[in-house]
Amino acid sequence: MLSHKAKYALKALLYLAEQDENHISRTVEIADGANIPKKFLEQILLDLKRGRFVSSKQGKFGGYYLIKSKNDITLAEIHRLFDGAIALLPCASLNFYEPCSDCKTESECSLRHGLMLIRDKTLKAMEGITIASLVKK
Amino acid sequence: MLSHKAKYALKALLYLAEQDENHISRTVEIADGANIPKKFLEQILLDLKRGRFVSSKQGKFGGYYLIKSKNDITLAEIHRLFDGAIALLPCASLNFYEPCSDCKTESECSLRHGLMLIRDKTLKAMEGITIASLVKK
DNA sequence: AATTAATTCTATCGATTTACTAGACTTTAG
DNA sequence: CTAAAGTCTAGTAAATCGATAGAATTAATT
Repeated sequence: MLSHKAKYALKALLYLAEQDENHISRTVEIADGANIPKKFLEQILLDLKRGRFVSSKQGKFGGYYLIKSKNDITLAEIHRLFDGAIALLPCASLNFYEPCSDCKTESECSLRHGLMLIRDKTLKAMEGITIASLVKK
Repeated sequence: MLSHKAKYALKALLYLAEQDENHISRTVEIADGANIPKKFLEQILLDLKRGRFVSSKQGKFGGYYLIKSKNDITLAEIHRLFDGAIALLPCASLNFYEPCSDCKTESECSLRHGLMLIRDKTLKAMEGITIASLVKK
C-alpha cells in the first residue's frame, strides 16, 4: 500500500501537471486544489524538490512548478522516493537490496527467486503509469 | 513490502510442504528448520490455521500439517491474510475496498484507475507464485 | 528600510503498528 | 498423573506514520 505521503505527492504532481506552462503554484493553492493538509504538503514538496521532480521559487510570489516532464514521472519513482522498495522483500530489491538476516547458510533464500519475478512484473507495470497518463482520465 | 509475519508464514508453509506426506511437524521443529522465533511462529501458525491453510493436532505428539495443496496456496492469499490489500490504495482494492476520504466530490479519484491497472497485474503475478513453485528451486 | 508573503528547516507529538515475549490454560498420549 | 504439545490473552519496546508548530530565510513591493 502507498503511504499518505506518496498518495499526496502523486496528487500534488497531478495538480502541477494540470496547470498552464510557466504557472507557479503556491503550496496553499495545491493543498486546497488537491485536498491535502498544507503543513504536511510542505514537507512532501520539499521531498519532491530534493528528488528533482519539482523546483521552487522562494519569497513573495514564490511557489512550486514541475521541472520534469509529466511523461517521465512514473509511479515507480514516486513509490521509491516516499515508500522505498517496490520488491516484497529487501533481498529481492534492485534499489534497496539487503540480504535477509534469517536465511541461514544458503546464499539465496527460498523466497527470493519468486519475489524477484513479482518485482519485475510490478515494476514494469508501475513504470507504465506516469503523471501524464493519470491526467488524461 | 511483506511483513515479517507474512515472510515467516511463507517459510513455514514451505517447510511443511517439504515434509513427507502424513508427517506432522511440531512448532519448534518448524521454528528451527525455517529460522523463525518460536513464540512468534505460534501466532502465525494459528493464523494459518484460521485461514484453513494448515490444521493441527493438539496434545503430546501434536503439531501442524498442510490441509491445502501446495499448488493451491498462492502468494496473493498469504499477502491478504497477513498484510491485507494488494492494491496500492484501498479505493483500488478488490478485497479491502474503501473509498478515499480525501477525494472531494468526484466519485472516482484521479489515481484509482491507474492503480487498478497495477493491482490487476500484480495480483496476476502473485497468484502465479505458489508454495509448490517455491519448493522446487 | 520596512512590510508582506512565500518557502525552508527542525522539532515534536499522539496514535498506531510491528515484532516479538511471557505466561497461563487446554488437550492428548502414554 | 504427567509430560509434551497446541491455544489464548496480554503486554511491551521500538519504530513508523500522519500530521502540527513555529522560527528562520528569502524575495518582491512599497
